[in-house]
Amino acid sequence: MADTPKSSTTGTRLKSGKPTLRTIADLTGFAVTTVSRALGNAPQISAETRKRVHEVAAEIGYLPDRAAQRLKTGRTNVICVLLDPHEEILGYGFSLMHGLAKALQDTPYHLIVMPNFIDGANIDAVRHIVRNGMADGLIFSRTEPFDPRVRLLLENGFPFVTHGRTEFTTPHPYVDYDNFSFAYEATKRLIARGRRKPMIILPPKRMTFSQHLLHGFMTAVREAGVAYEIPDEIDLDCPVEEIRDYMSRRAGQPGAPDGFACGGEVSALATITGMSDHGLTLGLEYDIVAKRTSKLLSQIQPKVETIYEDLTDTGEQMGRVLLARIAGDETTGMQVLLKPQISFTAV
Amino acid sequence: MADTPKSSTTGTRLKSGKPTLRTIADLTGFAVTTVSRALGNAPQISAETRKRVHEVAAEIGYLPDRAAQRLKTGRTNVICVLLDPHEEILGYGFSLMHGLAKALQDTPYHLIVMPNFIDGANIDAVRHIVRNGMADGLIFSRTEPFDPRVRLLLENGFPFVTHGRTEFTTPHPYVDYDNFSFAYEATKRLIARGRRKPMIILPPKRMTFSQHLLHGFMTAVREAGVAYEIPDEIDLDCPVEEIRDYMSRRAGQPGAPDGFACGGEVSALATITGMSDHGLTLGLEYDIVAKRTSKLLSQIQPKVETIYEDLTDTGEQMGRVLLARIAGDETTGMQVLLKPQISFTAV
DNA sequence: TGGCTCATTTAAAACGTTATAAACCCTAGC
DNA sequence: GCTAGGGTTTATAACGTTTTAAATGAGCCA
Repeated sequence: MADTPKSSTTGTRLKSGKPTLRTIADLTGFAVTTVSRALGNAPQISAETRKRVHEVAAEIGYLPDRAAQRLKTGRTNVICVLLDPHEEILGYGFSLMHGLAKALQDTPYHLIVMPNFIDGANIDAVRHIVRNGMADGLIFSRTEPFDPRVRLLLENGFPFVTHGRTEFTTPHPYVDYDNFSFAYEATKRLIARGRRKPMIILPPKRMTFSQHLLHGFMTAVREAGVAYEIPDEIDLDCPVEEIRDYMSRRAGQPGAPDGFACGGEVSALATITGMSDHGLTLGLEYDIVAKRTSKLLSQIQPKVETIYEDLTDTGEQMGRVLLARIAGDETTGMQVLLKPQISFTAV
Repeated sequence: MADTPKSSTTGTRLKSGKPTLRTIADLTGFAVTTVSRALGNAPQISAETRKRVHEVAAEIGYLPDRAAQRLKTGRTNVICVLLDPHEEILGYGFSLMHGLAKALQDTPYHLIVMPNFIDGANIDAVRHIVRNGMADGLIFSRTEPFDPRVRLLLENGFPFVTHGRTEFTTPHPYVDYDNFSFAYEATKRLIARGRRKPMIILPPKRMTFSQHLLHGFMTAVREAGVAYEIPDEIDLDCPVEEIRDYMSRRAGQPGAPDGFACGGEVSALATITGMSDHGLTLGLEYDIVAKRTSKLLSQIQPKVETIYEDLTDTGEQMGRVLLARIAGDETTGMQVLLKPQISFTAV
């Protein structure tokens, strides 16, 4: 029974617009509620009803109206990524998104990107998103030890995952790269190659991972008892020209560093260029160990030793964690620390 | 009159949840309809009503519910960007998005990104978006002369802008870089520097801009009457190692090219690396003119001559055109061709 | 005063979905 | 044969907005 299309019992509506629950209801003879339940795999629906509804839905290519679902349930099915202007460099943001999109494949979630132009102003974006319920979850990076964004989100119980740690006593989900180990190993490597005055080029100090890098660097130089240097005029966020100019200036002065731990590929390039202004050659007068996140450094001469950070994987992990978090899971692997593979690929 | 908050005339609802039209209605004493009209700046509302409603709305921080608006109007306020896997390189996608976001600032539109992993499969994504009304407008690149995506969108009257041209007789909105001029000028430059066998490294042939580049290159070599070479085993989409290997192989053979017009920075790097395998030095045995879209090439030694393509500007223009298109404007600057600045910055 | 227009404001319906609660049917139990 | 109850299904009411059509009231002219 209820198998022949009842054309217009509940409402005349076969105008072949976008198919809706009502379309399926009319086609199968069931009520809209039943159809909704059948598609949502609710428990109280009989197996054959469920089957029939799914068949018809597939046949007419029904897709639920996101706006209606959202209005009714309050859930948006949107994951929002906050991007800083500095994340453009070498496709950082893109790699992360690539990984995220992978994790979100075959879920109802969409990825929406909110670029941010004013540095550090994205606390406002966070507030806006939380307050207006613009997304079900949030992703961002460049965390600081006492990050106001994290505080705000924790207070509101809003699901999020950061790339990078904070120092809040309330734990929160994050995925981070072990920058301590990176800096430690990179510096040890420089020293092992005979360098006696390493320098590290850091991100702006306010960010947590800058501290981690510094800590790793300091641990290595102290263990070895060598001299060291930390530039205070430049950081990884500086325009590349500034880094190059600084390196060039410093290389011309007495007691210049002879080994460089670079947190990014671009700063490594800038270092090479700056040093070459004084005829200094990589591998002869100085060495570099850099963090690698793209294929780029492998293409220049001379070869640079690197340690890899897989940002696509990072993004994927973040997506996984966020989905679990949104689903209400409070426990499973909410804090991920990705260990560097120490292999010094000098491709 | 109607100034004191009528607490529960129409419905008891001051539970201080998210403010809605109803909240403002209750607060001002107007009907929901009136409030909606006042905020939407409809013509038939008296000036003082409009003013009062706006005041209260601002005071309680009212923001319209996107889902409800979308459900009612059918408009999504979403612009969707399709990203190809190859667009990761050097932040192509990011720069474009950056520009787009600039253009979309202070509009109700959001930017949503749909990354695409299977090469060329994003016709399905387009179909999905059109069919399900997932966005109000679409942005994509890597167009082909008879691009099925463009055909589909034109047929459905769906607003879109491409980065790159097609060859459809029905014109459609695009923003493109004049790749003919780029290749022509780059090749002329190589010849002017005394090179007698230029090579051009092209994107995959199926894409329109590959043809433009080829055409520019061929025009220059024919005008000068010099020999030339076009590699058929590699293109700009190849992994960088392949390009390098190819260059290395070719450099070792007789009659190797002595000038390279590179459509991208990475291929320029790969060329330098490949040539150096045979002890050949840029500027001595051979020259390169490359298209520059980032700050990257300026950081390597030796310096490479480049012609700049501003992708952020491209994105901004695309956003501008798309907004006009969505607004129903059929005419204004729907086809933008950005001319290269010929200045050969060898930074 | 009655009828007309014009300027405002309003009530009611709709968009497509889900949640709540009520209805239905069949079988089992007394 | 009537009631109870489980397994299904359904009607109805929301969610917050915009749209359509109707209502209100003031001003104007006859």
